[in-house]
Amino acid sequence: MTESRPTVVPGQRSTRQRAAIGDLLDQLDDFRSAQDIHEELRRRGEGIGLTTVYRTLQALADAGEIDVLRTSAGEASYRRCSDTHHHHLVCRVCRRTVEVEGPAVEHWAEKVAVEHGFAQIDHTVEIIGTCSGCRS
Amino acid sequence: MTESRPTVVPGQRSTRQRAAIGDLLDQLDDFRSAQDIHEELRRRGEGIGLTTVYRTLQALADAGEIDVLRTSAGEASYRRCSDTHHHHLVCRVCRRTVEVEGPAVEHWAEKVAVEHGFAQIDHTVEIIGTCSGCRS
DNA sequence: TCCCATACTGACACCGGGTGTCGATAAGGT
DNA sequence: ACCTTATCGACACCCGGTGTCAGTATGGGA
Ligand SMILES: [Mn+2]
Ligand SMILES: [Mn+2]
Ligand SMILES: [Zn+2]
Ligand SMILES: [Zn+2]
Repeated sequence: MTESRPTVVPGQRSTRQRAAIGDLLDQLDDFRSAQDIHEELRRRGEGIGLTTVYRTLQALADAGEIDVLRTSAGEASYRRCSDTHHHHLVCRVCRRTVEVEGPAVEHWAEKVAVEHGFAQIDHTVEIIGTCSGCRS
Repeated sequence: MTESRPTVVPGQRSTRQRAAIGDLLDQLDDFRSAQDIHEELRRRGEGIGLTTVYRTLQALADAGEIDVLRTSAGEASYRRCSDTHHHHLVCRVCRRTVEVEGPAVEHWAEKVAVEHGFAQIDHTVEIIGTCSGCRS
């Protein structure tokens, strides 16, 4: 179902821009918007267009290589995560992110949906709070 | 914590436009965007501006009178729900919505967050699938 | 019933995240 | 090297939503 990280799709070319985005995502640990990432790359001297960043992040998300989260303002943010199914615990102040698992939740969602006659069930679960460091 | 439905806030005036939106929300049973609601009101002959619909829905949401859901496209959609804490099971085709409860999920979210040192914990849980009627 | 301060309305300009276009560029197979 | 074509990125554009502000209407008081 899930494919390993360095997937090489035929017809896909490896460019300097994509490498730069991939490298940056490896270094970051929290969710960042396309503009954040573009800004950071420019700061580091990478010549790259905002459109390219938008498109590349979206492609990575479509390929399942990175996770997408919508901020309350509706802005998309991205993060390189582990391959296994999980959810996120995010600090509303510093955006520190922890991957969490919850088999009980998975089962509950499935059960509730089936009981109501639903199929092809999907779900979103996100926990937001203020981390210990941000409460000083 | 939660206040009952017909809250009268001092300084708040009851207008024809707000009444129309409130009435429509009572009749609808699924999540609708501001533009959906505006369109439906115009179809019914209500003279009302789109800006007013946007603002009123947002105010109702802020007051906790209606629930907000963000579509995958980032668009906000609204629905009048029950007063108790619940989550939603939504059909991705017809948008049919079922309110569901899950005490186990509430506890799990709280526990996981506390274990990682988080406070002021909030969470979002939504289940999406295809309802029986939409599988014919 | 009339008055009036002011909450509300809504047309319009504007904002900002994101997408379509398309000529220029550069992978990478041969 | 050469050539096909995926990719880039400046730019125009889309669209949901917000700020502005002159005009309107509510509702508490006289
Ligand atoms: Mn899950
Ligand atoms: Mn809950
Ligand atoms: Zn924090
Ligand atoms: Zn359905």
